[in-house]
Amino acid sequence: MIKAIKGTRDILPPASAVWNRVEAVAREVFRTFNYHEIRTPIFEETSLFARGVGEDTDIVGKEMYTWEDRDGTSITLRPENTASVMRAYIEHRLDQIPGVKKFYYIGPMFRRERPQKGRYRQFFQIGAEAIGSDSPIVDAEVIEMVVEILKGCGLKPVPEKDGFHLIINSVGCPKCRPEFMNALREKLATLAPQMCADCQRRAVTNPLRVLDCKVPEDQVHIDTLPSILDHLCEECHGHFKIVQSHLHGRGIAYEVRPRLVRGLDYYMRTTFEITHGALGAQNSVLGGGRYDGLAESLDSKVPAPGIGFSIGEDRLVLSVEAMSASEESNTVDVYLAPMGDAADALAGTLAAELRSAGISVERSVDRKLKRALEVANKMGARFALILGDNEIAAGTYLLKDMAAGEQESLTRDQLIARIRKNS
RNA sequence: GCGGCUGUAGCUCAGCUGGUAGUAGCGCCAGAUUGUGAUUCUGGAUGUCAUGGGUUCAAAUCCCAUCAGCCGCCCCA
Repeated sequence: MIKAIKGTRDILPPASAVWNRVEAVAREVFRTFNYHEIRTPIFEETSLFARGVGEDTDIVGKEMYTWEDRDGTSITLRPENTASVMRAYIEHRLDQIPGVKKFYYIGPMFRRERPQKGRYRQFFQIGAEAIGSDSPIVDAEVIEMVVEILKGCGLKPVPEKDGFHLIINSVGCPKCRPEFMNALREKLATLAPQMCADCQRRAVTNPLRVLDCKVPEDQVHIDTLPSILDHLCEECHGHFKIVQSHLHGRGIAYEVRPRLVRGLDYYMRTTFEITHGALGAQNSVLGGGRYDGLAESLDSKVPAPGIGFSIGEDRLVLSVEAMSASEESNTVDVYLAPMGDAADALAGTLAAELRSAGISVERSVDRKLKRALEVANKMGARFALILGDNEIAAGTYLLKDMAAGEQESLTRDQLIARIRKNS
């Protein structure tokens, strides 16, 4: 049997309805913030991601789907979408659009990682980018927007149990971060030998990751490490304070966590992340941050400061499902049960009429009424519409309310009104 | 890429220390006379016991490998 390849999966009904709902909520929130959809190709030249995301990141080093095209070009399935959006921005001179340029996207990304719950090789992201301003007010608004999406999906903004938790930080800029990194390395040189094996390795390969260590014994040491917030330059410090004051102004709860580090090279200043309790080890639903230097690293002649986020849609759907165990199962309004040739002929036009009135209809192809009602019941249809020789002779329609078990004989004119009445 | 656990009907599983699968539950299909579902009764279908090797007279059951899923690590949404 041919099966879906490792790390990919089919999204079947009724779960697909949750996906649609989540996407509909996101699109509506984007609309109210005046973000517009951008669709970029699913694969790009490898160098785009290598330069955008960072040569030394794990994503580029070992997690991309890359192959050589027939003409020798190295092609990669997009592992994330920010670099592509920025490429499109530069290529089409979108900087010419007045004001802050606001885009959103929904689509699949690809990463060759070991699959587990909430982590797939083809995964979906809902994301947005605001390009063209380095104002901290934009940062706050982007965060506000993402919080609105989660709330719209039914998640609660409280850290406990089924709520979500917003964490923010500033990772500084090319001016002040090197200073912090030096301080961190210096301290780690003496401290690392007392820490776990992973940290000893990280101290050399990726010092920022030490801050994220989860080993309990290491926490005392981590607490003595320098904080990025103490090393921010004046501009970065001011930027971060304004972001926070605007979040306060919008009544958005958050936690400042200096240890929040991001894996992608292009982030600077504001970074943020939201976690959700229902997710286990992969508890991060979304992440984002500012990337003021990205455009230049992609050869843009004009600066294009920006900030964006991406929601792990697979994980958001998991959270939403965990919240609302039994969502209202969307089912057909009317299950049409024709009996006999005359009824079969009439059923087609009747179904079409109901559908054009916005009523969902499925017609039975089973001649037995008993069977038709059985199926209607199992599908959870709201009504069964019985149509046989008796009805045709009398010019009436027998409408049965499946939940109540009652049925009434109606004229064609009464039908639609009656079906709509208790919807 | 690394480590741990798991893999029996569509789903949830039983199958003890090897003798070649279960009247199991749910679901599905059919019937209990001719146009009425949800309860009930009766009957039925479905598995190369994940795949490939090995040990054995004999393996779903032991061993190895592969694949897939889950959990964790790395990293990250």
